[in-house]
Amino acid sequence: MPYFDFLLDRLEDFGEIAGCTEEEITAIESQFQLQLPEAYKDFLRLFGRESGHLLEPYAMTIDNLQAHKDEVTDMYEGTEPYDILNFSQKGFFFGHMDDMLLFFICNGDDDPAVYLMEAPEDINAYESSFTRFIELELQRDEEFPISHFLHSPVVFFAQDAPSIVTAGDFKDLAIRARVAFGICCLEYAISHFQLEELNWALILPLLWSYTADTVNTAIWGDQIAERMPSAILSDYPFDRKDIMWFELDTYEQLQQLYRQSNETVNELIYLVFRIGTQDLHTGVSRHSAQTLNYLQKIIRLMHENRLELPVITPFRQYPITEYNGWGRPFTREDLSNAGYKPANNLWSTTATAIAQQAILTQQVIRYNDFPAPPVFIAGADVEYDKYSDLIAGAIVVLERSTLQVVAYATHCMQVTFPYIPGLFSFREMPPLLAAWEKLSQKPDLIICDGHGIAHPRRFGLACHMGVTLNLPAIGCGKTRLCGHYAMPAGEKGASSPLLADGSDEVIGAVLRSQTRINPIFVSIGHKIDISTATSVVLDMCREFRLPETTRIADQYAREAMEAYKAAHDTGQSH
DNA sequence: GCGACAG
DNA sequence: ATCTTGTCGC
Repeated sequence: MPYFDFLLDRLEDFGEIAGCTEEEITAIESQFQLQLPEAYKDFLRLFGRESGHLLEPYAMTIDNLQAHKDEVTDMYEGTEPYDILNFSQKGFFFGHMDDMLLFFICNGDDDPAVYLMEAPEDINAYESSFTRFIELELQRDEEFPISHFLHSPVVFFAQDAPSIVTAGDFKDLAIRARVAFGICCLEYAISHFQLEELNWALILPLLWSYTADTVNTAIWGDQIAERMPSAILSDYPFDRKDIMWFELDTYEQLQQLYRQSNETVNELIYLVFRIGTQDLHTGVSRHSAQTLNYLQKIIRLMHENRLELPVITPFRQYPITEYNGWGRPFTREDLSNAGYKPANNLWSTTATAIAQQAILTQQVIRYNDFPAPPVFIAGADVEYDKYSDLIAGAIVVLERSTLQVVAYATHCMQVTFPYIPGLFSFREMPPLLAAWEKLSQKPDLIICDGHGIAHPRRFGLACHMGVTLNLPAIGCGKTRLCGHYAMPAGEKGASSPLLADGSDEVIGAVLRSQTRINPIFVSIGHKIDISTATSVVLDMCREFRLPETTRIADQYAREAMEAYKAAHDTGQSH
């Protein structure tokens, strides 16, 4: 191994290592159609399969090579740098760190220079040669050794006296659990500095949404990035073009929050963000040393401020062996049931729900996205019991032209959320989703009794159903929630646009479903445009004001409620 | 501060 | 969503 002789006498420092066979190296060369430089081949012979603690931040084992190639292709294909690297200069992407990719050029040089690519237009020389790169990274690791953190015998948990925990135990936690641990530290810090009175609803629920299953981590990362203290408190004034995910008033509230907060707390927010986004691009490899690195910084920060750490036991429920390292989804409530003691009530249920809407509304698709004219059209409706907290959901699937009932399903349960205008879907979704699970024939499209984007935050029940079920969805409401309109003409089929308050944005259609009968309100739920949605709803309005889907679903929901109550009563009397 | 507010 | 009561037009 002439290129790495200087490493040979300290191989055991790196923990578990394993090299590639010559066959594997040849296979890589033919897979990527490149002649690899000798220095890199030497590296692979020593560390290609498993590189232990050497270069932990970089994910440089051969299993990651295709992922790196795919990522570069996804992001940069068609750009000039990509074409040059790919075709004429034979760029080879051998590792990544954060969002940056490392590559060299296979131009016959046996120990080529290493480059760092952050964006197509942002490529920089990193080290003069591959061996120099390894050498310098080793020095950096000695200054800031993750491996020491991992194997440290130091006991960190004053609060957790009965079960002694070492820092190394964090490596068995899933990424979701690490993010959650970081947020818990943040909550403890807020409480310690007596900052509970500030408006934490602006950031905490959004942070917590990471651990729940409905979240798209890439969108989470984008949203949190825009809410970073460093971004909000920077000298650049608010610019609508740079901010996709909130309005000016939210920006001003965030500014207030971070100004009244302190540096430690703001730094903790940043570190949680880093843990959550670290493995976004290439997945969780081994124990994800870089997220541990940030966790280590959090722990250090907590110690410097003499803050107690959360007990680690509840987090152990979510090991890194599940869900490819991300861990099984869970909520803050799950943690507190398992022993996490939240500092205080830092935000309300409604703030959490609104934060969820802010995330999910970005996933709504406002154009037609279904293969053929929909044949099986579903209706959904929910029935309430006046005398109890029972709620019954029904979904019915109709054949479009004959209106024959192809399938239906119902579910009766206790209500889980109060009626709050604007948060309606959180009340009606649970029984509807439960009914959906029981449905034998899934529809092409669903019409919901409530609004879609005709909603203050553009995320009504129909959007929530559509996005959650990944199904084209239409909102069809009986009364207005928001927006303004001119009365449509009196004849069946006439319609007028529903316009957003304070703008000309079209958020729905006011549709005369029967001649001289009060109009109904149609809006986009998901994967459909407003004109298609309007014509589908009109087609389902045969003799009555409401579409048959809604009417029949209503009937089944009422039936289900009666049946459930009857069964419950006889059960009690015996 | 007040009104409006899907089911 | 739920309830009750009354009125209008067919």
